[in-house]
Amino acid sequence: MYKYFIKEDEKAMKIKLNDGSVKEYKDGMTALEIAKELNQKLYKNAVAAKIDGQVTELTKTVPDGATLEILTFEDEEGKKAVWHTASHVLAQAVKRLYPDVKLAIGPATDSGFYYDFDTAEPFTNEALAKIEKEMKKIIAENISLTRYTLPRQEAIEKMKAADEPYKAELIEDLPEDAVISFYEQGDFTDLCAGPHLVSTAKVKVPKLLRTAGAYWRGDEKNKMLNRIYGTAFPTQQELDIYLKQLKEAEERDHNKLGRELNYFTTNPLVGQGLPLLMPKGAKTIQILQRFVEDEEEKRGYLLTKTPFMAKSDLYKVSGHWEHYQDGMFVLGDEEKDEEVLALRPMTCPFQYMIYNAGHHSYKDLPIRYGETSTLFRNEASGEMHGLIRVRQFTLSEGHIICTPEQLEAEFMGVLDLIKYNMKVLGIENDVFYRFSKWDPNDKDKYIGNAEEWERVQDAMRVILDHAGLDYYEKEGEAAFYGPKLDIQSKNVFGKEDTLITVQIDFALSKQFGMTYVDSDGQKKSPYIIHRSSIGSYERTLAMMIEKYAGALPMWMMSEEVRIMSITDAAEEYCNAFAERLRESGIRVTVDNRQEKIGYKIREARNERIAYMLVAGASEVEDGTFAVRRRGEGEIGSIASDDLLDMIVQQHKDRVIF
RNA sequence: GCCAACGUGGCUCAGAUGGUAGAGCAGCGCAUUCGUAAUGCGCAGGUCAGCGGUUCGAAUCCGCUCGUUGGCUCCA
Repeated sequence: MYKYFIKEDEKAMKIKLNDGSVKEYKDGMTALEIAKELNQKLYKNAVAAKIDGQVTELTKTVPDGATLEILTFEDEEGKKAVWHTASHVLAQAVKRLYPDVKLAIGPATDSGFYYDFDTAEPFTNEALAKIEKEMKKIIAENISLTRYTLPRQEAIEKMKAADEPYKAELIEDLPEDAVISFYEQGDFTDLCAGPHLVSTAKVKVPKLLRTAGAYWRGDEKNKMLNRIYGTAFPTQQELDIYLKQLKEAEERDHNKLGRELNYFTTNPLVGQGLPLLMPKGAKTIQILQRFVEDEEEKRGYLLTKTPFMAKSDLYKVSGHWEHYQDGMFVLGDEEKDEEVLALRPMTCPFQYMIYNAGHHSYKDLPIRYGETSTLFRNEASGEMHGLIRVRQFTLSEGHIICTPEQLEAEFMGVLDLIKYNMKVLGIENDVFYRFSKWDPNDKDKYIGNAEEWERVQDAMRVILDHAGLDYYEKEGEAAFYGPKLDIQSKNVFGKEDTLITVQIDFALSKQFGMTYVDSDGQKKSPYIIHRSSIGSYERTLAMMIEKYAGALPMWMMSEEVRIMSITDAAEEYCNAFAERLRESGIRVTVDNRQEKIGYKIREARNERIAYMLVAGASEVEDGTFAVRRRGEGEIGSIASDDLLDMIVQQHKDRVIF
């Protein structure tokens, strides 16, 4: 049906579209022209094209036989094209207002874009508003973007002539044979690989969000540049929805909610990154800890309890002294001839010393040591964040010492435990898996040689594949002593953190000379799996608060049930039922204060209590309670015997509602 | 550590251009025994994060320190 477009004497080409259909077009048409033929709405919303799987601009000519996909803002890659162009509009606006500013880089991100500038003065909020206004002007000007390429040397000359040293440096670092492309939009040109929109008008509604400092090329030795973050949407309405979502997400911020709900507090006299867990927070953590310790015991873990500190000599053997000293709190000054101790940042060396306290046969293996271990890490002052990034935290840390033959089965056992724990917490679908490898270009950061690293990483990859995990690999994220499987989660701001980690340690065991006697009578080095089975308890609590917006699963709350009397006459009745609940292991309090029932309920609701039981004269008479359940409101009158069963059952089943 | 913003009673916030602090909630007291998101009245509570400076005078201006928050990973 599209053949009408092709005249008799014109050459035709066949294009496969993303809906799978194959259609014929005039040879030499661009993606944009095809979109116009295809569908008016698509044409209007088109932002970029994907030709044979390669994202590119709409003005690109589609070759015969190609697969073509027209991208809109709905597509992830379409969004990126919009945001990337928005970053150019931002740079153009800044250049117009502040001609002396030097440009660094400006990519799209997962939720918008940023651009790094070298400026004499940081941008103020007023400047930001002014820049945003200029951006809107540029968008209204409907400037078209054109791509052109230059030979390497010419490109460098051009950037030097334009007094853009950062751009020149970028080109110099590109490979010799790289195509150097530029995008021009009116009075502004930027070095860029693209792809971009056809016109600034398609950026539609931009919004600048905040400024931040960022080192040139992410290296703290380099100059700090001024970064502007922003985003853009096709309509004001969509932008408003996004901003509202951002605000709502921040309402769940554990750092706000956790303080409001009295889970934790901080105090300047105590120090940064040292949160104080209040009774509610401490209780929840105790519940989680008991759950994990019991579960590990069932799975054959042996409990250890090791010191919080050790002589520097221990860390010299383990390699921490060389590779991790910046992260440790060191006590005592060697210069003054004092004994030098350091607080432990990890438990490994301690549990290894327990293993080394005796001789081991292959028949003893695997040995699984577990410890609820408090660790100390001297994080940089700007890194601390609520309960997520702290200087002292407690972890269920364990080490499994096994033979090479047992490694895979033990690793699977660890994964099984972790998955079980995550399921109980209700977070199994909120995490993703990262295979963290060493960085072969930065060997000094690690113990061991390249061959060992590659061998262990290959072994780990095989296990991960056997486990059927959907993971991604990342270089430079390994521990200094071995590769890791990191289980990652994101907080309300979208920031990623490691919740749980499983590592294969091949280096430390060797440092400590750990051995076992095999069936052939030979001493051999065991394999060690280093793992946590739940995140640090502080971090896990933070995640629970954010995931459930403070309404934690009932079984992990310090107060599951609150009973409220309407008049003094119901006091005894309420107390008696509370006692019955307590005998069944339910954490319950009674509110017999002389307040109106509406007031008591409001307070209990604000505290996210799971069950609110109300009793007045009629309930006392009937032997019932008027029951209110979190998130559901009043669910009716229930006889106290039935109510007891119901609550106990939910507590035991760890029902999440 | 670096960049930026912020720091007023337990909490949430008001206090233009400098003249020596104000509200609501929470707390305490009294009264109220009350039916599902705030009963009324009263009282008390702050060296305005800390230190130093400018000034006749600083919560307000400047500097330093401490703390809180966001960013410093997304590669032209």
